[in-house]
Amino acid sequence: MSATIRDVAKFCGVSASTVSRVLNGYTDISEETAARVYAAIEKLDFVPNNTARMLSKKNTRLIGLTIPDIKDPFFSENAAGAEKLLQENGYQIFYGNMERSSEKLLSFLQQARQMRFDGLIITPDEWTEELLNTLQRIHIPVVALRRRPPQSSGVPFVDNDHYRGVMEMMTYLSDLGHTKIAHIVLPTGIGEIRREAYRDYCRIRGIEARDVKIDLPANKLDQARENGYRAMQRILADYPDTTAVFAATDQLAIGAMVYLREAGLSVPRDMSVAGANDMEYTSLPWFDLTTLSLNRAEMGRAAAQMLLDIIENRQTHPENLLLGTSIIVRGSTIKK
Amino acid sequence: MSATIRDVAKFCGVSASTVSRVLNGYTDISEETAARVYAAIEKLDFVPNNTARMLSKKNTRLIGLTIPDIKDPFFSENAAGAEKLLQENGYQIFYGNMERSSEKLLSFLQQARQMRFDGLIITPDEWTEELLNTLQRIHIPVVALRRRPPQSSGVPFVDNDHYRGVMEMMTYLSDLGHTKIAHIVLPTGIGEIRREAYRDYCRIRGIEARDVKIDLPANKLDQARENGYRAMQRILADYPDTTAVFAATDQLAIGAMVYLREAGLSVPRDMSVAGANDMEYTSLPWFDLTTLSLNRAEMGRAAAQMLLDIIENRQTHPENLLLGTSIIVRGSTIKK
DNA sequence: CTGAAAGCGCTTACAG
DNA sequence: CTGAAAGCGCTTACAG
Repeated sequence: MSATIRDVAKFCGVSASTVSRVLNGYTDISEETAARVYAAIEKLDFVPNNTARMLSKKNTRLIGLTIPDIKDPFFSENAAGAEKLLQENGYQIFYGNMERSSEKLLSFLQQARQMRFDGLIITPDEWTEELLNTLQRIHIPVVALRRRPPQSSGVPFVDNDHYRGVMEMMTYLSDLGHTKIAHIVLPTGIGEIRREAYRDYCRIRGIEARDVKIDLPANKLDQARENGYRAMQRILADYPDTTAVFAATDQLAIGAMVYLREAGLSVPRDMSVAGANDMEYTSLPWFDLTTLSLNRAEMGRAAAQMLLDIIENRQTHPENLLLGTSIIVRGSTIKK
Repeated sequence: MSATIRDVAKFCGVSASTVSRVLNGYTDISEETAARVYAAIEKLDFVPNNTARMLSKKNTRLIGLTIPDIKDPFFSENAAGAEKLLQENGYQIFYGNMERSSEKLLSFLQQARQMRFDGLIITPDEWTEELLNTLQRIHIPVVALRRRPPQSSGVPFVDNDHYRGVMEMMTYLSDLGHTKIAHIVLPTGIGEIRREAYRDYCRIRGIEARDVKIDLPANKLDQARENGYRAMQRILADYPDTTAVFAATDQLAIGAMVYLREAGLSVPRDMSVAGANDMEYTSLPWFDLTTLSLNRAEMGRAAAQMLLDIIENRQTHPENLLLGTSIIVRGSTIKK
């Protein structure tokens, strides 16, 4: 029902090959012919069928990008950064909403194979054997974003340098004069990296490590609130002389603040509080939260760049990338 | 490089047609043949090429869904609702991130045409002539979500019944004893509907309409905060005896609360405040905001259902749908 | 229950 | 500068 390349060809008395050539921007075409073809395209309202093109060319210019949880604005900003760079290079992003399910990821990879995506940016919560095998089998260039694959997998990644970021945050708190600094642990892989940095810092500086981990998910606000709340409660019980708390995410920090509020303690007067990830609303005056910021868009962009380098054969095995972080100082932390 | 249907056919000594039939779940196939084919598929690690399938079948089972702003969790929840229903019916969603740009929408529609999407769920901020024309031309079934197209366009939509929702919120505030209720206007199409309902309510009840509109965008928190802040300021200046404020979104309500806080006024003691949209963080104890809730996932689901009805020819011109809202009562509003 | 053939709408060597 | 032909990897009447 819709016009094809042959219709256009017939309409202006050239061959389909010629129409295809002007469509693809070949330069060795007489201006006159090109003009006739463009006119016909206009007249017939011809739009090339991309499914046909994808089949005959051997690429689709489609990149799959997984989003762990579409409702979480954190990942979305990440995605937006990747999308921008990819579109500038003529690729389309195909989003896969994982809803934090590993099955969904596997079926997304299957789909990627069926649709012959040119590349993949993935953010798996866990690197299972099954996942690694599937990745092998589908023969699609892949880059990991914000999740670190096992060394042996050969999958390159882009992540923040969480270790160094935590060191910087701890140094900042130390420099304010705090020596009794507690840490609320995020129960994920990234959380472990952060906890390790925290403990290393404490050891090096000879101060007591007081990290508390509550095994409740911390990705949704209400759960994170509960998690941070209970962690703060335990910190006050176990280490009553604590003067500063570094929570591994802003969400956890907010949960901690809820507890402090109920306990009648004031932030920052009675307790300095810092978080991480720079969630938008934590800049509101009620929180005014000091936080470790991760530059989300930049990460997405970097992952996309790395993937393009592989796809377009500029690199086969790019170096992993650890992006820097920065501390946003606000009012929730003050001198001891 | 990757196995094709012919490879599979050759491998087990049948024709490509037969392999295709078992792939597509035809039942008139001998069990023995089917078993051989499945075995071969396994052996050769064959995955059907979807671009080829899309070309020969006349559909793609791809649905385009636009997201006005990927960083806004509001829309994302909408999308998640639609995605669920669509996937259950064997369709894949192709997301388009519009970043609130009408050009991006136009180019997404162009892409939809090229990729031969089977259907489209769109959320345009404005219904321009150009948009309507493009929609006509691409010949793809379309449903509007949370935006109301002009009657004449023939595009069906799913939206909330904002008018009725506002009436209910105003009734709720009235029933608390408030008669001096101000309204902070959202500067968008939806905002106009809400303002109209507000004014109608005031007229019917014979109370003074005190709606304030600041022409600053209100979709991002920092802008909305500024908008609500200034609106609240003006309300106190122009109508100092106001006892309750209904802001057209939670973001605006938060902005208003920032001003009240600075002005030394306490919520809800000195001023009752209500919002709309039920943003996650407004349930925190610092805000504890009463709000008009919109049931986001349900809207997405309903739009997807409507689209499927059209695509699968159960309906050609479905009725527009106005979904109900509900009021979530929290601590920010009290008896006068 | 199965196969041969034509077709979906493009692209791309190959020739001229 | 342009055309005829083959091919991309499937699906689907048509026949038997």
